[in-house]
Amino acid sequence: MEPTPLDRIDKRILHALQNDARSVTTTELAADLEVSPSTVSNRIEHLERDGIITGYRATVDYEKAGFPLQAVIVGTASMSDRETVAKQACTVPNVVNVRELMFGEDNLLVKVVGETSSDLTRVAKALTELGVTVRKKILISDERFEPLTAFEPESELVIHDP
Amino acid sequence: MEPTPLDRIDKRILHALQNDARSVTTTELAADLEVSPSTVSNRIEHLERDGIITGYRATVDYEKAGFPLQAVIVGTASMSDRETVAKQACTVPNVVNVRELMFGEDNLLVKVVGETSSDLTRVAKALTELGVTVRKKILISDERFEPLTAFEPESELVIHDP
DNA sequence: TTTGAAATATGCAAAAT
DNA sequence: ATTTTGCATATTTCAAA
Repeated sequence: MEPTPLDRIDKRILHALQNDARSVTTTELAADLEVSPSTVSNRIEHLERDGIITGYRATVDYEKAGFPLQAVIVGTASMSDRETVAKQACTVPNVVNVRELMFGEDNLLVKVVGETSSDLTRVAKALTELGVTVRKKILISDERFEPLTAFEPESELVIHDP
Repeated sequence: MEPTPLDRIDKRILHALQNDARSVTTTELAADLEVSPSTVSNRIEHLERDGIITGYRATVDYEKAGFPLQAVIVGTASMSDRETVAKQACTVPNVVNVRELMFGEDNLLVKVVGETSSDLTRVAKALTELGVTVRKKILISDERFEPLTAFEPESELVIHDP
């Protein structure tokens, strides 16, 4: 469902909100884009209604927040209840998010944070009880760089390049 | 660096802002927590200054935004310039974020979105030119469930459980 | 950490393009 | 249909305590 393809204003709004969804005010955005504040809020409402913007989240440095261990658990659930399992996995304490893999041997990617390694093994055990075959545990860095080039106004040409 | 361990108020603020960083107002939060609005903004400022909150981002449904393909590219850069390469990788169009893996054969995880598969191969080529050995390309679902149990007030006991 | 006042931002309705 | 304008309301900010 793509009711309306995104125009330049939409893309610039998306780009701005991906970089700063809280401190940036509608008024500032409006000034940048040289439109009225209500135009900006109308556009944002549309993007939300169309499901293009799904939410606004604070990004947390888990290490500094007291969870020095971050890991991705790679696992497999039977195709039939993969989605159910994914949802249940989300409710396991210390699980941060879950993704489904579309191809390959494994089909679940579970991000976990913990204070100690026992947190990670406890999550792994809980996943096993949900019917997930745990394949690998991979420690990852908490740091991540989010360039968010997709909606950069300048990158438009490159993105649509064949 | 953990100047002050997080107390109950901090955790509840983090939990709230992870679920909704834009529509929720300081005033509402204050009412929920039964403290004054300025206490809430003071706490938030602290969390930001201490680097626990690193930013606020709009979450985008890339599929609906015109990028039906989402993938993770798993690759390896030499340990010496892995961090430099990670930063450069972020500037490649269509790259959404980059993570470093701490152990294992591979050490980079690059998330990419694209309109067509040629976008993905272009990114893979660009990464190769940066010195990354591309190991796998894994298509992933756009959907993800973010339960964010880590800061749920109720989960406190479980989290600290050995 | 709270209180209260000033400045600013948002939301809504009506009007205009 | 979308954008703008203007006003009433709500919120954040900053001072001082």
